[in-house]
Amino acid sequence: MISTTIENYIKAIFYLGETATNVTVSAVAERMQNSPASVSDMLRRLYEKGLIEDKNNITLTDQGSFLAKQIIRKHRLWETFLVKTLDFKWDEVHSIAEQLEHVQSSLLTERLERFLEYPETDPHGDPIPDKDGNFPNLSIIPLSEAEPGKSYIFRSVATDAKDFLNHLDNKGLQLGQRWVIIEKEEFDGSVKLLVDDKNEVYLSEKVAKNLNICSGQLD
Amino acid sequence: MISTTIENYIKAIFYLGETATNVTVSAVAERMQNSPASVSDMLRRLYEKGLIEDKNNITLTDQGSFLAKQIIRKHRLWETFLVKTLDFKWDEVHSIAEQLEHVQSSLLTERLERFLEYPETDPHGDPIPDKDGNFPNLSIIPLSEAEPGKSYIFRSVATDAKDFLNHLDNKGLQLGQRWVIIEKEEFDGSVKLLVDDKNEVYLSEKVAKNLNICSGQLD
DNA sequence: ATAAAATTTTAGACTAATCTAAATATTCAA
DNA sequence: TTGAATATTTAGATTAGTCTAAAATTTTAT
Ligand SMILES: [Mn+2]
Ligand SMILES: [Mn+2]
Ligand SMILES: [Mn+2]
Ligand SMILES: [Mn+2]
Repeated sequence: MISTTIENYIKAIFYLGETATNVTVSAVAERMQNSPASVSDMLRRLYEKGLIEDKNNITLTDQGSFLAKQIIRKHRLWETFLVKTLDFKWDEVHSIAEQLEHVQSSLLTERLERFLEYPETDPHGDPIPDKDGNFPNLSIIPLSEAEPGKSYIFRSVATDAKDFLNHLDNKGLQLGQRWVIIEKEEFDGSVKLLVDDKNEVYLSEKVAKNLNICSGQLD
Repeated sequence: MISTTIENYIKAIFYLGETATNVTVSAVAERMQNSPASVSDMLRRLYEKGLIEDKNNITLTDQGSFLAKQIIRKHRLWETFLVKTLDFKWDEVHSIAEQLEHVQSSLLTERLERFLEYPETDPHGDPIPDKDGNFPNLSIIPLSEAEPGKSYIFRSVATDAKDFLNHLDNKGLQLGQRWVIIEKEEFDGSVKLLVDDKNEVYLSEKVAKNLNICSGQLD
């Protein structure tokens, strides 16, 4: 009934809806790497299937939103499996999870979740929704909004693009580390950190915007 | 490049090639639950892609055969994972594995195989080929060819259809059991067994043809 | 307020995979 | 060996998903 293609569109619209104020045809086209013409055409089909509210206002219906969260749930559970159980590295799992997220069996998803002992986050620190679509609240902020002098825990990355994750690996940055903000440059947004009381690391604003931290203690 | 649809055709042709002398359009159509017209059309595409030798003689090329074995390998490894790791029952795994077998990542397949500790057979006793496509030799025969009075080990089932597996569950039959052939009726091919020196079980020829045994000792 | 720029939709075409109905080809049996 | 039955292929159509090019609409800037 719902194709893999449609699932990918719904997921794209969900992610865009989280950040952008209003989701546009061209933004979906950009994200899906398709032409705006194809997207326009697809939106008609999504509307006919009751997955988006309206053709002008690209917003997911409850049904569409639930579907998106199920796919994200599967994606993140599989990523966790790949890293925790099969010893993949965090930069290797995204494209495989893109395939596994479309496997349809709610029993499989629940058994996988149980096997992994109900993880709250995936290898990139992203929250894993439960089977009703509820996300755990992680109260994170982007590093770019951190206050100088304060101490934080590195919680998640905003994207799991391979080259970005490799860049973090090269800088020695890992989820769970304690980061003290040494200084923040106003004119370019760059940040200087002390990582685990040991190494100093400089980060550009571009990177800092994609790193999420929380002020709490380690788990 | 190679679609899920094509993978399913190649797998069907491989299985038919194992049993039937010559594979026919109508046999493929029957197995795929498609019309002969669709199959005829698809065979042209398979030939163009170098997956079958000829349009008249439906035989897989080396490339096609290797592809088939890779898909079967993945199917059986995933079935093993579902039963051994996620506690599924043997009659629940086939349809999920039908989806998982199309996930493309040879690294994933190898890591899964390693995690499962290089299993030789899947939950239905079917041999799992290695990454080069070589099957372990299990030297099995159908129960219908067993000799009365002799003792065998129940090694595998020839089909993993859910209703067939449920039938076996109801009779208390499980892989690895020792079966002594008490008698074999010539006129209808039915068989009477002593299972693990405890229970007597009667089986029709239809069932006996789909149960595979070997004469060796337990592993 | 209007023209230019950007965005979106429509029109028309293509591919993969399927179907039914009709035409062909092959096999089998009298 | 020849007509009937069976099997296969072709013809023509359909659906999902994509494209480019052109038309229409909306936004932005002068
Ligand atoms: Mn991912
Ligand atoms: Mn992730
Ligand atoms: Mn199976
Ligand atoms: Mn099996």
